[in-house]
Amino acid sequence: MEKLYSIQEVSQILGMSKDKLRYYDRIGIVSPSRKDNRYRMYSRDDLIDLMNIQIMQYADFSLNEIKGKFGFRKMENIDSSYCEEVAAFLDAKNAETRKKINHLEKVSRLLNIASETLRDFNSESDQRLAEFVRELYKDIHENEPGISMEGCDQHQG
Amino acid sequence: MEKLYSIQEVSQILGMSKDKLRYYDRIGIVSPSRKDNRYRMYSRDDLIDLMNIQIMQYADFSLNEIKGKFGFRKMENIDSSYCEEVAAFLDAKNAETRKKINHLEKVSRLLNIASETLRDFNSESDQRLAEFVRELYKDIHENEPGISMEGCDQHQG
DNA sequence: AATAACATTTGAGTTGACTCCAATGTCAAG
DNA sequence: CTTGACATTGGAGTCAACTCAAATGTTATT
Repeated sequence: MEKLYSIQEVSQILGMSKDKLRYYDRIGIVSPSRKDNRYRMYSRDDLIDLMNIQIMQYADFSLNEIKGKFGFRKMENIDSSYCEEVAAFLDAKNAETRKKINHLEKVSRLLNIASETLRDFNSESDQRLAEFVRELYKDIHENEPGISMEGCDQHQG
Repeated sequence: MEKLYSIQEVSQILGMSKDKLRYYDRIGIVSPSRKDNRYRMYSRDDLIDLMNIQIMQYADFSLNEIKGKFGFRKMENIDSSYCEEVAAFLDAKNAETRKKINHLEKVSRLLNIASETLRDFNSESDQRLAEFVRELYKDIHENEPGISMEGCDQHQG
């Protein structure tokens, strides 16, 4: 007979607010069983689900994705085609993640150049900045067609 | 006498919705002058402001940050101490950005290991995953004190 | 003068993941 | 039997950055 946890205990153990736990119950993401008095009681498996959810959120999955793609704990029937499906999903997420990293790397370079230019103004760094900004601008509008810049490429400030 | 642009023109040139432009006006971030009929007319400088805003948004600045920290175009009086202030702000943002990149790099590794483990299960990759997850878990709770795991470190799924 | 294609304003709705509140129920200790 | 610390629910509020809708005004063309 395994130990069951009150909402307060779970909150302390996992560092999630009680409201958050109730919210997860409400939206059906982790719904613990109840005592006679309707108090929630979390099983060890519920805790594990919650920890997995924390990890998935760390990995930028939305609650909807988590809810949709991952039936935790029903892993007795691990179908290898289902495994492949989930793996493909993870790969897609990873591709997305690499894109974000790429984006942020550019941002970091931009901030570097900009602060350098501000600190020690000279035409070389200014030009570097301007060019980089132009490149970013292309990036920003990469999938929008029919945008003409008509001589607006001077920058300032 | 410089050319002025209607809201529709600006929308097309810069690829921003008219509603967005009106919204920016509303919150006082770019407020163009008006014709007699109250129609907005954007100057070339307004366009440049808007482009700068696009760049700053690309760089993950909020509209509040943009509004607060950057008085565009009033750069005649570039105070070197103000420059330093802004540069420091950019540096702080950059530090934040590097942190995010760091985070995402971990996420990417996690996704890699997880999908690999799913595709070709073996105790080696499984263990690698478990260890990595444990490490992440530390990461997640790095600044929350007093959380005990009491034997919940087994993972599943 | 009618119509279409613009423009304006105010105010409300959207999204996700919570967070907060008020009213109420349960339970152990003194 | 009252007090305090728990628990429950439903529903509303929060945040940012828009987005949409409705009612209305303006301009150009037929």
